[in-house]
Amino acid sequence: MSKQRTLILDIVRSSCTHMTAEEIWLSAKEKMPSIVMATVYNNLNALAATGEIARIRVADGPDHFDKTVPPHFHLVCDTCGAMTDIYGMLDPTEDIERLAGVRPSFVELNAHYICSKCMEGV
Amino acid sequence: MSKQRTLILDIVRSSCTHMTAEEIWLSAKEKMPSIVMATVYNNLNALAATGEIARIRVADGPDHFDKTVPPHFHLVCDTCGAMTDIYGMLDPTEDIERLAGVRPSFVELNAHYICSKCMEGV
DNA sequence: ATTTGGAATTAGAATGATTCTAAATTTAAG
DNA sequence: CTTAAATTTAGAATCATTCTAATTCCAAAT
Repeated sequence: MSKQRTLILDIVRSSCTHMTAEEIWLSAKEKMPSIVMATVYNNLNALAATGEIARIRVADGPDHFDKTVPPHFHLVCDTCGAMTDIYGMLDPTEDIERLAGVRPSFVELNAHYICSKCMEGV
Repeated sequence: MSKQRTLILDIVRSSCTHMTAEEIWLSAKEKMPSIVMATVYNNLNALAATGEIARIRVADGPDHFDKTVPPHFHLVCDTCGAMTDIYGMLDPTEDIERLAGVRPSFVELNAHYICSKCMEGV
């Protein structure tokens, strides 16, 4: 495991937010100024492929990366793009399997809103 | 309402699939060869803003446009990108409002899978 | 019928997120 | 230590979409 991959995994693991590749890159550059965006993407892809981290795709915005792997759902602010977890939602996979006759490999569920920070700051 | 907008609305309305902007453009060019991609986007945006058509955003793929406006959810093939409707799903908006304490402006729910066509055609 | 102002269209450049390519460097194995 | 395989780097390329600026269209008012 390269120094770069270790650093990137560490950044995702120690973050309490859902960071974008760019945020991860900016953070990585503090420790390793020569690191390049493509390396961040390579490693995020590799880590997501092995299940060490989770990729959260949002329509109309960059992917976010999360240390919490078990599937859960998100609130996305349409103004600043910030994501927060929704706890306690039932997994709709079963419902979908029953209604549509196919078992999805994963379910993307993002609830869009404007967060209180953006609401105030008009 | 311009000829272009009329044509684009007509294409979306008469399609039985969920077309992408590019598919709509290709179809529009058959009737109006000079039409340009930006015009398609302008008009799709305008029609979606007034609610005459619905925009379906999918993470990691182009937007699709749909004549059916009331919110419903989709199955997305991760190989070819084709979308189909899921009928009968309960709207999770209320659940989310209760669990997260905010009312989302809309909920994006896409169930990802590999469609039978792509499954066979290996 | 002509002028005029605003809306829509066009062409193409620009953007943002991500992937790709090819060359150089690092890491791990033998 | 040598070599092969994996990873990194730099930067070009890609895709979906938006933006800009110039032009054209259309409808209402002369």
